[in-house]
Formats: sequence, structure tokens, C-alpha cells
Amino acid sequence: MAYDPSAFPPFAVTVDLVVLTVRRHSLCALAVRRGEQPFQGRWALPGGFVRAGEDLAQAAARELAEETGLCVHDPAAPAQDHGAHLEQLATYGDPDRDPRMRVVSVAHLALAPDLPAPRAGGDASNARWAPVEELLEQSGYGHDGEAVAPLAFDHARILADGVERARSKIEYSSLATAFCPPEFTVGELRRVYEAVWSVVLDPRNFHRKVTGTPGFLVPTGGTTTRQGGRPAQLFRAGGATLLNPPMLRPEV
Amino acid sequence: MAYDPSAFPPFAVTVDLVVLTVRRHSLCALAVRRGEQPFQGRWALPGGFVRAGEDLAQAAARELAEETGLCVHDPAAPAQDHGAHLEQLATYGDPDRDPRMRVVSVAHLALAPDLPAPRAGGDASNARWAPVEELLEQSGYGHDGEAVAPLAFDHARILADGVERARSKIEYSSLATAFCPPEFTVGELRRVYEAVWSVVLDPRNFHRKVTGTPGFLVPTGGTTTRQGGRPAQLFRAGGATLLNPPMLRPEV
DNA sequence: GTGTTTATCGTCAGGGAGACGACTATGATC
DNA sequence: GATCATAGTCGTCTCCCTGACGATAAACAC
Repeated sequence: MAYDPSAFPPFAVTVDLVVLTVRRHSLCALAVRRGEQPFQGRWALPGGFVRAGEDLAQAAARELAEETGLCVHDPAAPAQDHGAHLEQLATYGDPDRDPRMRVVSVAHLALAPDLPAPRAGGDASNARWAPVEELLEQSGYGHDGEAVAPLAFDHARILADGVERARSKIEYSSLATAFCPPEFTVGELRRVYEAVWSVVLDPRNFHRKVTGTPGFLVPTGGTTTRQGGRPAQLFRAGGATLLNPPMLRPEV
Repeated sequence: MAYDPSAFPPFAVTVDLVVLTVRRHSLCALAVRRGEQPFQGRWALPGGFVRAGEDLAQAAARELAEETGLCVHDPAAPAQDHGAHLEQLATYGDPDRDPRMRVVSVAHLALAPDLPAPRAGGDASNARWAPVEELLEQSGYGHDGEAVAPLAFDHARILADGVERARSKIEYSSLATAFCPPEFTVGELRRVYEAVWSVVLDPRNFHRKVTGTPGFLVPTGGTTTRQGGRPAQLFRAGGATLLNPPMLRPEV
């Protein structure tokens, strides 16, 4: 218990990011290709060291901006910016998780609307959005037939934890709107739930539920013209953060 | 992004513990008195440095055993041991949270049944169970009239986060049984909910709800003889961890 | 026995959710 | 332009869960 600077081992502290978005009706995560040992050439979650004067949340926001150009949604500001949601996920500190040294990684979860294309220091070939099932398979092939190795380090575990957090959190919070652009339709929001949960939802019951939950959605007055189908009303995210009663995830 | 051992600052990593229990109908947390600077003499959460070969969960379990003598409940083992529940809570890494150096603390949440008395290295005067409202008041007086200063470091924030986690988690999980001895009555479980949520619950509806949720409680066959009142059936915690539908916390 | 306390069972009304029919408003096709 | 396909929106019906609360059961205190 006594304080002795020589009594504790030195640690490196990093932040790793689980950045999720919904593209083409499936839940995708941002992966970057490692350019160095260990796990050189393998896909990994974006991340980096926490700097000296930096808070953990600041470090995560900085990494997110470096990798995606996204600004973090300020919780104090209203939901009119195009920022992403960022929250701490969990911390991973297994002694053997990094062969180089003792690294403790504070993983963060970011939810973002569909983005044009990832950029990793200007090199697009080193970053991509990949469906989470594809990244979580122990081995397999990507949509383009490329062989895919498991994620580096313990990042598969971190990604799985982040996905599970997102899946459960959209049940009882309005976080699903973080996957949507500033203005969206009820159908777009439903497709977010369907992609994240991998289910199909009844459009009529979903519409009744989300429009009937006070503070979840506020109509902007506009409508969308889409290819085929009746134009839909446009909504913005309302001020409510907690949904009560929650959205019910269909079982099995 | 390049790996350079001199490019990152050294951190100390600690685990801090929010140990909660229910005593005399109120939610209490374990606090230890600091014996050294900074915050000498102030109350704080128990905790300590993570050792070299140690996992974060191992470090938390070790600290918990040192402070309380509790063994951690093995998730793989059935719920028949007297162990406590332990889970990671969140990580706190503000650069200024410890004036001595850069310390990142991985806070853990432990839930335990009512224990005889705390022990801190054999010195009982340096550890106590205190109602969480008392510890979270910025200043005030304990139940014995002693003046109480705010918790050291950012431990009030950590404690508040742990309490909120416990309050929300007993809604949708069977974790409330972690506050109970191996065998307990429905009334004892109800008093746990009442203490953690600071509400009063209808005994009849509560009984219907918990006995009707499959896997939550399994009757042991025995009954209790208590001072006054009809003897109650004894139960053990069932195998279910997630309650669906959840317990509903009364609003306001 | 009477009163008190705690446990347990029943009843009833209201609300939310699933299942699903019906209608509306657009684009696509012939 | 009529028809079809597509997507959005409104309504209805039933079931189940919950809250409110009455009633009964089984112990103890006097």
C-alpha cells in the first residue's frame, strides 16, 4: 500500500477504437492494416498511445479524427452537428496481449453515420469498412474474395464487446440515431436497427413505437423523394437519450 | 503511429474497487482511510497497483480479497459459493487525477452480501462500510456525528458511476442475488431492491414477478423461522443471468 | 384469543407490443 | 394513362405484463 515509485511496473496506455457504422444494410467496423511488427499486414482496430497531458476521452477523439475525420459529438451541444458518438467501452490489460511490452488499452466505442470512404493518413488501401461478421470470423474471405486473417492482438474480443454494447444500447437509448445523418426517415432508422440486430422488424409497429416515444424523434417538416414508394417524413434526433419503455429486440 | 518506446509516456496503472453491500436497509460501500499523502486521513476507495504479471481482473480480485477476505465468484461455477460478483466498471485517466504522477485507474465494481466487519490489513479503524449517500455528499457528518470530508482523488465520481451501474444492472440481470447470502427469501431480495433503488416495492407484485421469472430463483425446499410473521420459503439464485422481461424500477 | 407482522394467492383494469388489414403516394412498366 | 411494385402511415385486435389492492396463511407477543 505504501507509495514507492519503484514498486510498480511501467505501463504503456493506448486507446483502441471500435468505430461502427451501417453500410449497405450491414453493420460495419473500421479496420486498419498494420504496417509493422507484430501482426504486420494483419487487420486491426485503429488506435494509438495516450499522450502525456491528454485525457483518455481526448486521446480517443483525436484518434477518431485522425482515422476518419469525424468530430466527436459534444454531449452539451444539440444534435445538429454531424459528429459521431464516442464512449468508453472497456479496458484490456492482459499481460501477454502485446508481445513487445505491457500495454493496457482503453477501448472506446464510436458510432457514426455512413461515411464516404475511410482514410488512413491519406492511404486508403490501409483502412476499410468491413462487416463485423467478416471481421469476427476466425478466418474466411472478404466480399472481394481476399483471404482474411483474424484481427491482430485481442482486437476480435474488443470488437465483439463493442458490437454487443451497441446492440444492447440501442435498446434503451436513442443511440441508433448516431448511425443516421442529421435528417432521416423512420425507414432509415428501422434499417439501422435491422442491420445492428440482424433481424427484420415490422415497419408498422416500428413506426408506431418510435413516433410514439416522446423526445425520440422530432419532425423537421420536410419529406424525402426517393426512388419508388411514398415520400417519407424527415426527422431529427430529439433530446431524449433514454428510451422508456425501451425498444424490444426480437428474441432469436 | 510508428512504434518507438520513447514516444509514449510511462503510466502507473491501478485498480480501484467500488465494493457495495446492503446493510441495515441501505446501500453501503467500502471505504478505507488513507494513511499517507496526498489526501492523508481522507476516505478513499480501496485499490492498488497492478503487478507485473497480473491481469486486471486478477489484480482487482486480489485487492478485494486483501480488503474483505472475499473470494470472487467464479462465473463458471454454480452459485453455491459465498463469493462476490466482480466486474470491470470504467477507467479513469485524467492527467491531474493524482498529483504525484500519471495514474490510470481501472475501476471495478464488486457486489457482496452483508459481511461481518471490514478489515484493512488487520486494522479495523481504517476501513468501514458507509452508506453511499453519506460518501457522496460533498461534506457532511456520518451516522456517529463525525465530520466527513469528500472522498479522495476522483473517487466520488467513481463511486457514483459504480452505484449507477449497480442500480441499472439489477433491472435486467439477476445480480441482486449477489447481495444476498446463498439462501434467501423473497422478502430479503425485495429489501435489496428497495435499498439499492431507494424505493418501496409492493410485496405482492414483487413476489409474483420474481417467482414468475424462469431461472431467477429456485426453491430449496426449506423455510425460515423469523421473529414475527409467517415463515418464508428459501430460494437460491437460479442459472439465469439476464431477466427478460426486466424488473421495472419505479420512476421518480 | 387478539393483535401484529410477514408471506403468499387472487382479482381487476390499463398499457404496450405483436400480428396484420387497409390506405396513401410515389416511380416503373406496358 | 392504367397498372403494378414499392415504401410509408394509420387502425384494429388480442395477449401479456404491470400496478393497485383485497384476502388468506402462519408465525410471534400479550
